[in-house]
Amino acid sequence: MAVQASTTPKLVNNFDDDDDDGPVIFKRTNTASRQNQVNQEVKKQSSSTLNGQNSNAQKGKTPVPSSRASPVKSPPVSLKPSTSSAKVSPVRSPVKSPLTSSKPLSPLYDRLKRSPQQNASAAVKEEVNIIKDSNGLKIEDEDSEDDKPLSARLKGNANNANKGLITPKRDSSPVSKVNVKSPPEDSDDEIPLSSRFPKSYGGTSGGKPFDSNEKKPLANGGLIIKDKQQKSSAVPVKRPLDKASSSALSSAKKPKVSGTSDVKVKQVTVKPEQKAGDDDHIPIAQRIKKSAASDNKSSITKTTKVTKTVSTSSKKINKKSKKVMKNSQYSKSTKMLPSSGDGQKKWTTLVHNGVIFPPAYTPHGVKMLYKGKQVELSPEQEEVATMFAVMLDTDYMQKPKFKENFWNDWRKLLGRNHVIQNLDNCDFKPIYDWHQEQKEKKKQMTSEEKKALKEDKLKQEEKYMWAIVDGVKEKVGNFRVEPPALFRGRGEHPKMGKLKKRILPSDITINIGKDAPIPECPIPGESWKEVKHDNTVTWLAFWNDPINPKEFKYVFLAASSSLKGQSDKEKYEKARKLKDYIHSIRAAYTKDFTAKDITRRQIAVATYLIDKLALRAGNEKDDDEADTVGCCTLKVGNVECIPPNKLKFDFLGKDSIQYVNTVEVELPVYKAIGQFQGGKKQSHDLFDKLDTAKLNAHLKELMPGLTAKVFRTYNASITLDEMLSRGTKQGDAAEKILVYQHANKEVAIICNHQRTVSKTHGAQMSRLTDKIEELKGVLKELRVDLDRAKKGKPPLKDSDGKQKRNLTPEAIDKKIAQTNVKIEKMERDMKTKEDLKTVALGTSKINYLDPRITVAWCKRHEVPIEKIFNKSLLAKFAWAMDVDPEFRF
DNA sequence: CAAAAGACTTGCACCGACAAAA
DNA sequence: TTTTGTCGGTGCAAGTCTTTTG
Repeated sequence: MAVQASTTPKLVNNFDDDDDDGPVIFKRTNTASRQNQVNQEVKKQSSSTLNGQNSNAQKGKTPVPSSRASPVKSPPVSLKPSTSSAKVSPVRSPVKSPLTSSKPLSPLYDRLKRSPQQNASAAVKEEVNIIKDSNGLKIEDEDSEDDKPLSARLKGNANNANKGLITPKRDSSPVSKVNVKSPPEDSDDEIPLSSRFPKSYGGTSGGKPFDSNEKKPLANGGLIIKDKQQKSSAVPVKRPLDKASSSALSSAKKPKVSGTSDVKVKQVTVKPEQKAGDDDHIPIAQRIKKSAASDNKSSITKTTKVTKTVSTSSKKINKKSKKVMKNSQYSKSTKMLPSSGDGQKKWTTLVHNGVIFPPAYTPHGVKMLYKGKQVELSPEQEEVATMFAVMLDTDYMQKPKFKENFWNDWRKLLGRNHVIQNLDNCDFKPIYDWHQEQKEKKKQMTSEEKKALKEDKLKQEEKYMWAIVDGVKEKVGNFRVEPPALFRGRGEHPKMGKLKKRILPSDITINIGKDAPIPECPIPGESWKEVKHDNTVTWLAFWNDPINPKEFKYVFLAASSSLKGQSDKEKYEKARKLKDYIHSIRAAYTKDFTAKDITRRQIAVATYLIDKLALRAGNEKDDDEADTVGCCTLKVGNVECIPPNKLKFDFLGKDSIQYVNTVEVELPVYKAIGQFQGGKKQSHDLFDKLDTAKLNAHLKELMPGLTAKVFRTYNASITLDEMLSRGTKQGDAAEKILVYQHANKEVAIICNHQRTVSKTHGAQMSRLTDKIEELKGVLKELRVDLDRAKKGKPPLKDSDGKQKRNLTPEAIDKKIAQTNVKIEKMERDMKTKEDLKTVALGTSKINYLDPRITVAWCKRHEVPIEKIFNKSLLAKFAWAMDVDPEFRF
């Protein structure tokens, strides 16, 4: 529950404005981008795109509403408006900032189309909680958090500004336009990177999109549908996060100092005033943009909050009860409770059933060929041969490294004297064909058979799916041990193709509560490697990665668990805290762009890049890993200086995803990069005096608990918050959802979240093009008919030679208008589809956007949260559902 | 202090179920 | 009905960052 919801909806009003901005643009062009990926064969497809029209509603499930509102609330309260209004700020212009670059032009962008899909879904889990036990001490509420921050946050104001971060993107276009402006200022710091966004929406709205299909009159009727349902169902009970932690958060160990201090500090220093005047000082960076700021809302708005709480308490019930368990724990727990500080204790009681292993290999007996002749293989040899055969239609087959690694490992199983002496003379086709057949058979099964199979599997796995943590039943994440396979590294991984051997119970270490029964080993005659009772960690089990024996594979609770939810919340709280420090941090690094000490200068420039471009920290990597880089590991050759002050980045980042982006930077940065490159080879480290440890150590001096990745979270969330508050206009839910999607897209672009273009993308596009052409033909015909009708002549025959109905010029006019609208909409849809073909929206939604921003926005604008968050996201973000509608990041 | 260990988050592809379109 | 396209969920690789070791 939590949800409760009620939130009052308020009216919207807001903003209106926006506008402006013009130019900005983001776009990515990527094209080339990912190179490396392997793709696989053809089978899959996927594509995606946004829009789905129809959205939701359908889907089978019923939606649950979650938070949102209950009917009751509805009346908009006026309060809010104030807020909104404030923000709006008229001014703004896009901003760009000096730094920012902007991206190229591509104005095209289009607005996204309609709604997303997401559907309703709803119910989140239900699960249950049941469980018993005591111990729990848990505190309830989660809300706590809000507390503090609020005050703080609000004040801020949001605002404006933007700094411009640059949008990354890849673009090809080198230049970008930037507009620099420098302006006025205010500060803005907080602004997100992109802040700017094109107005597209505006347009859209007006235009209106919708229609497309059927029309549903406004999507939800103007009134939101409230969701009918109860929301409650949704979230289970879970234990509340401990508040303690939240507040404390972060800093693990050393509590004291930092902790406290932080808080205070921030308040003092930062925020408030800064905004106002300070800006100036602000580094250049910030300066930029926007102007104005505006917003404010704060005070007023705030008041509202209250309400929500409720839910939790009720839910809670729980605990106590049940059975088994150990009493002992109780005691313990109790003690701990107080803990707040407990530092690292993650749980008091932990019960689970261990992990489930993949079935033993069953030989199929299909003979592969060697030099055209059938070869006899032992089951072990056949198993590995099959792993390879199954991948015959993937791009890995084009990689010599993959084959070489496979051959080396397989040969060990074959033995030196085996008939098979080399891979080139092997023909795995028979096994491949057999496998395809199996797949086909499976596909052909009737739905009853499939269902039975599924139920069977569920029955076998059920016991492993849940764990009881401090008396609360929680879902386990990955309780299935990874089956043996050939390692599929991404990019040019040196170990691709190696055999990932089967994991046995004797490879697994179990972590469980002291008083909980030790899970029985599922494989007779074997036993766990070790059983630990470490409550300072959250893993339930782990084994060493067969490819990299020094690394581990852990079994954790699912994302919907409170343990994960709690740390997720702490992550966002830390990012929000950065908001209070960002101003001075930017001022500090700007000042250091010209520091005499080279290490200091490198730290400044690296921090700048991490902040502006949302680059990852970039830890050092071993030679036996794919050659990818992050900020600290950028090579001289990854950055090209383009006079007078642009930098072109081109490197392979995480997962070997290419990052290409040309941005305009401040002159001191441009010069510093040139210096760092001086006298080095292309393959040398750009930041030779730096590594992530040094960088993070420095960041921690600026703000307790600050590390490089916090900037990504911060910039992503602040961008969403800003774009939503500036871009949401009055209108129906579908239009608002477009605004959300547009913001989501900008964040994905900033973070460089990509996906491969679906195999059928080209076909889909040409199909759309054909349709548009067809409509254009209709249009032409209508125009002719219109002309004739005006002259009193009957329409021409249609393509089939049949006489068309005689219509009045007015009727034809109307038809023409309708057709035009249809064409425009299709063109918009197409553009959106093209635009998003390489953009992955999910990653940022799952990992970077504070869900409270989304939930609060949904409450404020009466958009059902289910339209934005699917069932698993609702479960994962249960902790954020009762946020105050006025919450601002 | 640097390297190794260890713990946890992030990220893309695949896959299957379910719809929508043909 | 068949095909095409979405979408949620899973799988597991690949990062980040912290803690421990030597």
